Amino acid sequence: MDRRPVGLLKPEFFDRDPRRVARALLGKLLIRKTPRGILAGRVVETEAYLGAGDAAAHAAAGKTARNSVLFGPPGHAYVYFIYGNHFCLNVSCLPAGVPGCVLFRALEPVAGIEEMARARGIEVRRDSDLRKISSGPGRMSEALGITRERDNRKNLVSAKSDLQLVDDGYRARRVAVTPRIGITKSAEQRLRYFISGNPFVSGRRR
DNA sequence: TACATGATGCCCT
DNA sequence: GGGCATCATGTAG
Repeated sequence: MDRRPVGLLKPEFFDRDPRRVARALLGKLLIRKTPRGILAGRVVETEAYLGAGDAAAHAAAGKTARNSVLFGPPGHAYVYFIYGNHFCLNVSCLPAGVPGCVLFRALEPVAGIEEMARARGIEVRRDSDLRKISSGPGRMSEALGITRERDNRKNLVSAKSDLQLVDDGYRARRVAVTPRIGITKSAEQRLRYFISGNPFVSGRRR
């Protein structure tokens, strides 16, 4: 049976191993509701971060004030500031008490493209490179106006939330799995997932 | 209180 | 392909 549920993801979607969630999130929509309209992007690249045993994960050293969201219930936003410049968006996985998350690395712009480009300081022209809007964790956060103050701890599967994860029926076809980007610890593990061939995946094109 | 460090992106060659 | 801006966080002292 090929069910194609359309609508907000359920909390249970995130109540499992981050590797499965990272794979399953490919093709879903990340939506920001704003007074001026809806911003939306299709998830094309993710990374899984586990708990103890994954030295690259913020949760590896145990619970702190900063990473406490990772130890909370599934489906909530973990936003952190990195390199003095950028915000990164993650979603918590697994039941409360068990840490784990998925990092959103890149989106394919779907709706509100001009608005997102404006947030990125990009002018939309015929020759514009739209990949600069949301190809990369810092870029997509800026495009959607994601900040720690505004979005950390937010429930991403609540009808009342202005930041939501939605299934519109799209199914990712080919998925590639590679080591994660930009980390030094546990760098050998293949925990990065992306839609093969999608031009909005971060990094240089092949 | 100080300091090293990092799930990055931009700009310049 | 490489330098660098820039700062929250955690840990050491």
